[in-house]
Parts: sequence; C-alpha cells; structure tokens
Amino acid sequence: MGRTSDARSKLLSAALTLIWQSSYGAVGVDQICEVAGVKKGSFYYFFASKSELAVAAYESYWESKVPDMEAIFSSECPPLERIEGFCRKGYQSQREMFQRYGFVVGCPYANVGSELATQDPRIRAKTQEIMERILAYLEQAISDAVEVGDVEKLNPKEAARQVYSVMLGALLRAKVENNPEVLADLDRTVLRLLGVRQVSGLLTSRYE
Amino acid sequence: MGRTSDARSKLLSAALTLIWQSSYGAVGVDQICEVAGVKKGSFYYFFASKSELAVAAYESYWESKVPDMEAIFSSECPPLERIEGFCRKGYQSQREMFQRYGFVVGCPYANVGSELATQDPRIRAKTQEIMERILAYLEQAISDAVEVGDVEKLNPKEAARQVYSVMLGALLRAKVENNPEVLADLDRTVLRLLGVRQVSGLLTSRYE
DNA sequence: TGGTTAGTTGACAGTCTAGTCAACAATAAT
DNA sequence: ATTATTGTTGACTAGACTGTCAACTAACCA
Repeated sequence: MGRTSDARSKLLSAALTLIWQSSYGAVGVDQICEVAGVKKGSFYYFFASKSELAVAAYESYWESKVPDMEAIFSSECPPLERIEGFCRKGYQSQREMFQRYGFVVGCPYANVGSELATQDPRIRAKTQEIMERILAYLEQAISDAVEVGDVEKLNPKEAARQVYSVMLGALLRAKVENNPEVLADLDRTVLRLLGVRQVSGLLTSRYE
Repeated sequence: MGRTSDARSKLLSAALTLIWQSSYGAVGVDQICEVAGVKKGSFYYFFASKSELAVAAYESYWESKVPDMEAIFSSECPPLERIEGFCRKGYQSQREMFQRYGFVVGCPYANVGSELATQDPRIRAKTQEIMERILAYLEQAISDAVEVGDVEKLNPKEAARQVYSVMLGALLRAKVENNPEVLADLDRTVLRLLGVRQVSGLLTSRYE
C-alpha cells in the first residue's frame, strides 16, 4: 500500500559515485540530491543524516559486488589465481575509472575509512566490516593455497592481512600519483609476499 | 624592518595537528585560527587560502622530521635495520598518538593525499613529492642491503615501492580498525617482502 | 470509491563556510 | 624621532551547509 519509489536507490548510487570521485566532506546533500534527481525532503524521508546515507551506500555497493567477488574467489579457481585475479581486477577497474574521470579514484572503502575513521564511528565500523569480508576471501584463498601446496606453510589470517595491506597501499599510491600503472605489478608483489619465489608460467600465461 | 611574528608557524602547526586528527574537509579556517591563537585577518595575511596553508604545513612538517629520518636512515646503520627502525618508529608513534587522542591517526601525508588527490592538484603534488622523498630513503637502504648481501639481488626502486605500499596499507588498516597493534609486525612483513626468509637473531634481538 | 499509507515538495531555519578589507598598531632601520 | 614596513584586528560579504516541516499527491487495498 502507498506509492513506491526508486529514490532511495538513486540516492545510494549518486552518493557513492560522488563521494568516491571527491570525498565525503566535499560532497553536499544538495549535490547528491541533484545528481539523484531527488528533492531534499525525500532525502530525509529515507535517511536520517548524510552519515547514515553513506553507511547504507557502502553496504549497498558491497552487496552489488558480491557476485563479482564470488566469481573471482570461486573455489573452482586455483587459489593463487583467485588472488591474482583480484589484483588484476583492481588494476583494471582503476584504469577504467581513470580513463572515464581523469583520476585514479582508489578504493571507495579505504577512501572513506581514511577520511572519517577518527570522526564518524559508524562509517569507521562499516568500513572495517567490509574490509573484514574482503579479508575472509583472501584468507580462504591463502588457506587453500597452503593446502594445495602452492605456497609454504604460513598463517592464513596473518598472510591475508599482509596481502591486503599491500593492495590498499598500492591503491593509495596510485591515487596520490594519479597513475593507475602503479598497480600494474601488484599481482607479482602479492605473490612474492606469499613466498611464490618464481612466478610460474601458468600464472603468467595470461599476461599479454 | 617592521614588526615580527610567530603567527605563521603557529598556524602551520595548528593546521597540521587538526587536519591530522580529523580531516582537511572537517577543519575550518576559524578553528585553525582559534587553536593557533591568531585572528582570521592574520591568516590571510600569511596564506592566500586554506589549501595553500595545508601545502605549507605538510612541507614544514616534513622539514621538521628530516633529522629523525637522517638518524633512522643513517649510513652508519646496517641497511635492513634502517628499514626495521622506520617500521618500528611508525608503530611507536601511532601507539603514542592513540594513547593521547584515543585514535589511530595514520600517516598525515597519506590521509590528506587520499582525501584530496582528486580535488586539489597542489596538495596531491605535495603529497606525492614527500612520498618520493621517503621512497628515496627506502631505495637507498635497499640498494645498500643488496650490495652488502643482506638480501638477494632485486631492483631497489621497485622493492622500495613495494615496501612503502605495505607500510601505507598497514597504517590505513590500523586507522580503520582504530588499533595500533595492526602495526606490531610490520617490520617482519616488510623483511619478508624483501626476501629475508628467516628473520635473523641480530634483527630480532631488540624485540622484547 | 474511499481510506490508509508511502512518498514528494519547496520554502525555511540556523549555522558554518572561505575569504575580504580598510583602519590600526608595532617595530626595525634610517 | 621619523618613516617605511610588517603584522593585527574584527566586522563584513555572500554563499554553502545540514536538517526541518507542514502541506500535498499518488498509489495500493479493501
């Protein structure tokens, strides 16, 4: 009963895009409403505050990316190739956004986490939550790689955190240099960190 | 001739502290002036804009830290211990600031670079510039480590960037988790990345 | 068809924003 | 002591900010 609306989802995606391209602080509610084609009154009908919208936007964005993650981290795929695939996906998507917007925009979660961790507890917690979901995928892949014997015995939890750190750091450097090519050899760096001394032909076969 | 003033330097340090603890966007000129004990008119006597103040603040902060960097990366010190020392310094200072402010504040350059890389070209460039100075120290240490034979032969430029990525990523994760202990094993991670398979007794001797 | 619910609207409040400016005050050099 | 210069001040603009609200409208259900 009552009328229906897509204003909520339009606000979510407008917010994500705008904040990703600039920053949380630099984007106003008016601007989000304008891009979404929604009036401010409706904004506050759906969301109690800008901060709450942001939390919902990141959760919603994550959910939209779950299928991609499931594909990349499919147990069908050899463990190290999952991680390699994740690195290359990051590289590729930054390159695409660079072409489209003229900027390396970095990781949406990392951006907002870095900006607001000390200011907005809910956004900090949501960022941490999503990062832990990503870590779980990495952990599983590493644990599988150990089992299969692709890498030496190591603590998957620890190793996943190390790997994720390199990824986040490389994304940050790419953003600061505004150069997506910083990410070109991310996969090799990560494999090196995992103790894969010589990158095997199988893994490199897809480097064109 | 004319009167002298320390307002400029007070503004620089107030700006750095405030922005570091929250973010560029969340800190206002009025707030900076209040903490610095300087009226806004004076602010705009010394700086053309908030953005210009930020650039000057980061340059000034770097300059104040050069002696520390020179000590840590002294050529007197064994190459790998320089890198280890840098990691441990990062860990320690984040722990101190966590105790003082209740928050892991992260790397000041990375924070502002992440927030403003797509918005403020000058701040982006300054961040990149300072990061390159840090990379130069790492590069030298790695190059020395290769020469001394502490690590296998590798490209120092590439390796320095990899090492720095881990550091930035770990700092970011510590901030998002608001937990400085994320950085506790950063030195071991970095040495691992450099191919130091078994962390030697000499290097671990100072772990209590 | 009528009632209930869900969603829309635009004007509004109050506060904060970066930045300006002309008049004023202190000091260093002559 | 005068003067040129350097720095201080606080009131001011003009716009942006988040958030509010009461009146209005559309659609679903019975």
